Amino acid sequence: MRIGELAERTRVPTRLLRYYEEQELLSPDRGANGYRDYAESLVDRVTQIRGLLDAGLPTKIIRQILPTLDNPCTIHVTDATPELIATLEHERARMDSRIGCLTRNRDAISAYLDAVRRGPATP
Amino acid sequence: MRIGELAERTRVPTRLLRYYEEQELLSPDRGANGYRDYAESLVDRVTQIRGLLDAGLPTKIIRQILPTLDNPCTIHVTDATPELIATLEHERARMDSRIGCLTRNRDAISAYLDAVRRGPATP
DNA sequence: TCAGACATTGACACTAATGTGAAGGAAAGA
DNA sequence: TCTTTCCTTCACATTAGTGTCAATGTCTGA
Repeated sequence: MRIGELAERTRVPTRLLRYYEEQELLSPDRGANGYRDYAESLVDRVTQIRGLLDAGLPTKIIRQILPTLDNPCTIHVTDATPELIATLEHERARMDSRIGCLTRNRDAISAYLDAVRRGPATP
Repeated sequence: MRIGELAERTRVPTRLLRYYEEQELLSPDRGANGYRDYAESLVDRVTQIRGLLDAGLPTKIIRQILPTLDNPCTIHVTDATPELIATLEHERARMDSRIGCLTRNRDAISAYLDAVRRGPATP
């Protein structure tokens, strides 16, 4: 599909899709006319990128971990350098702490909302 | 304590502590000489701010939710406007989706690392 | 077939947010 | 006094994301 359709389906502006390509998060094919040609699977890919960016991961890290998220069991196992493995372990640890922090604070917000809803009069 | 000690204990540069004050995430007292005077509790507060920023929350949101994270059951229940409650519910939902996204991708990285460690020769 | 509407391209510049560096001066402490 | 710490302020770096422009490609309906 072309960029307009992908933008519509992912609700990500075309401008941003080109930006992600510039950041090497996407590598669509090109038609004879030079237009980008996105595979069907890139709809999910874009959603995944958005989620990771929203979660606070920088593009540089996303670029590194994206290939591992496709097919963990098959293709990409072979080209795993020790550096990549170290990076992934490091990032996994960071994601763990992120998850922990977010969970703690979300729970605190939930507790606050519960307390408010129960009413200030209840001790 | 003064800014230098807080910086040392939290490992957050003094420059950044002043920046957080500018962003209204911290409000230290001031001594007669104009020096910032940080309460003991702000050590944890700074750690919490760092965690939330690392998790991708912007300062504007952190500023809003910080007061609710202190003592959900006591003090701040009274001054909860409907707008604040709506904001908190919205942010909690966003944090939920962040947690979900991070968890999914972390698990995918884990699966990849497991597969690599088991060795490419195992089908 | 051709004209007009619309999509796509690359390119440059720009904003907003987070984070830093450094200059110049005042206060603290040895 | 002399060094360290702290003050304010200005400027800059980086990252994610936008605006916009002119040129070109595509599509549709007369």
